[in-house]
Amino acid sequence: MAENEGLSSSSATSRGQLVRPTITLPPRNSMDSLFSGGISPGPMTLVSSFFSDNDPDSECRSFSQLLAGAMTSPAGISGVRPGFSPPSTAAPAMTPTFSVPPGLNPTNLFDGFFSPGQGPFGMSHQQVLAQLTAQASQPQSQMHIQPDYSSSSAATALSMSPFQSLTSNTAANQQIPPALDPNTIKESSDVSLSDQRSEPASFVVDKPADDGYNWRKYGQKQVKGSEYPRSYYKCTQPNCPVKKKVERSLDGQVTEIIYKGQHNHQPPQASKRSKESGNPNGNYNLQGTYEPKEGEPSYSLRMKDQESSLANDQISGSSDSEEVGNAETRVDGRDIDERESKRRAVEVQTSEAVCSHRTAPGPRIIGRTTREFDLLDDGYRWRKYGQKVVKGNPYPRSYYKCTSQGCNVRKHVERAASDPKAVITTYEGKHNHDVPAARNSSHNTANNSTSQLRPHNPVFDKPTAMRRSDFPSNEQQPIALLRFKEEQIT
DNA sequence: AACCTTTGACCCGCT
DNA sequence: CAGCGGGTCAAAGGT
Repeated sequence: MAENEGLSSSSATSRGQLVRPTITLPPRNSMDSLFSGGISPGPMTLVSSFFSDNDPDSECRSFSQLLAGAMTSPAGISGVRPGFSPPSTAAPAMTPTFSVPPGLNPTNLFDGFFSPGQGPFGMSHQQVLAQLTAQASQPQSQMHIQPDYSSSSAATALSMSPFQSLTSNTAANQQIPPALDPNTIKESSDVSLSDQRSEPASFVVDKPADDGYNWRKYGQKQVKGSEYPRSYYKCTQPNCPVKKKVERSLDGQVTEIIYKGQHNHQPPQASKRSKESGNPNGNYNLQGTYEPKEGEPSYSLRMKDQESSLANDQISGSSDSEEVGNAETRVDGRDIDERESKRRAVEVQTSEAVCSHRTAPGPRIIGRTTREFDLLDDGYRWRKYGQKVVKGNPYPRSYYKCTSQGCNVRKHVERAASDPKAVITTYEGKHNHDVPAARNSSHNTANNSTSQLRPHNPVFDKPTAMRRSDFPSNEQQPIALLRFKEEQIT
């Protein structure tokens, strides 16, 4: 049946073409708020730049708070999509149902972010991905509430669809700054984030579909290999092929959302808002409606508790190379499998932070980047302590420890089986020291994205960013895993 | 009445 | 070819 062709991981591949994420970023002036010091902003810089120190109230924030920040932060919102109604014209349908920070509906956020319907809004999923990536990282340290964003407020964020809130103020044809190589970004949409609070990231949602579109649930299955039931939704718009799968834990936490297809209509709520607002920029797209693309990639977002051994292993920080390897094999192996099967998978892993360095605070980072260049030179000094060949990947994965005394940061470097030039680096832990001076000046290049992930990014590494009197040192906190998955179209 | 969710059954691709 | 498992259908019930 044709309808079945939609969601299977393999069905999206029929065009022999790898869909590359394209990220459109605000012009330089808009990016200035993100990038300081003239550093060529790579994607990690993009992320880490959000960890700025402007907010005196910045604390170790939870991932939910982080998301809340993404919702409310105009800085993060800055210019990705034009034509959005101002916050005051927000969608009335947005009903925050989350138990975490007031005003945040992560599911909405992510639904909005990843709804394939965003296509006609002039913002690709990849762009949204990049935005979310950046957004998500920001509240890690603080939220930027720009004063000129007068309508910006928690209430505003509440009433705005996440997509709106994250993409308003966008110029239509803004281009990526030269230093922000799209080819880099496309390979590096992974960001590692730390969750600094003691509570697990909890996204209890009433509806996973409040992303501006209307959805009808048409099925639910208990998927083998997952403890979470999977729900199937269809867009209720007639003839709209878009579907989404939502996995959630038994307690209602959304663990993964996968969109499939592309809306061939405007979001009902958005259209309504647009008309009501009378905003000349209220067009939700640049071309009006659009033709759904065959083989539209699907995107998923995953927020996973740290039942995974990887999380435990990483957090324990006590695993030897073999243990790490095993853990990584289990989790990364899955990822690798997905990359192999879908060729395009990026992850953002966030963890509850382990605050072991209050005086030199930095987030615990468990992240991953993929680059077509060497990542080893990220400013820190590493000692290789292990290497392992993973099944399905002809290239060995290497394990490195930071050579700084007392620093337990590790990184795992592997080459993607599908693309030997693509390096996947997974960071674990956070540095308790600054970048070795000798190398500090040489890694601020656009090509060195790893440094951008580094907790001690000059922008990021601010005492206020992580200071928190009740900073937990709970190593058993869940890890939230965000996965943005783009399937290959082959 | 319309629309939604629930849920067991069914379809179908894969192994 | 059979079993498995993901995805969908569709009836029943709820709002």
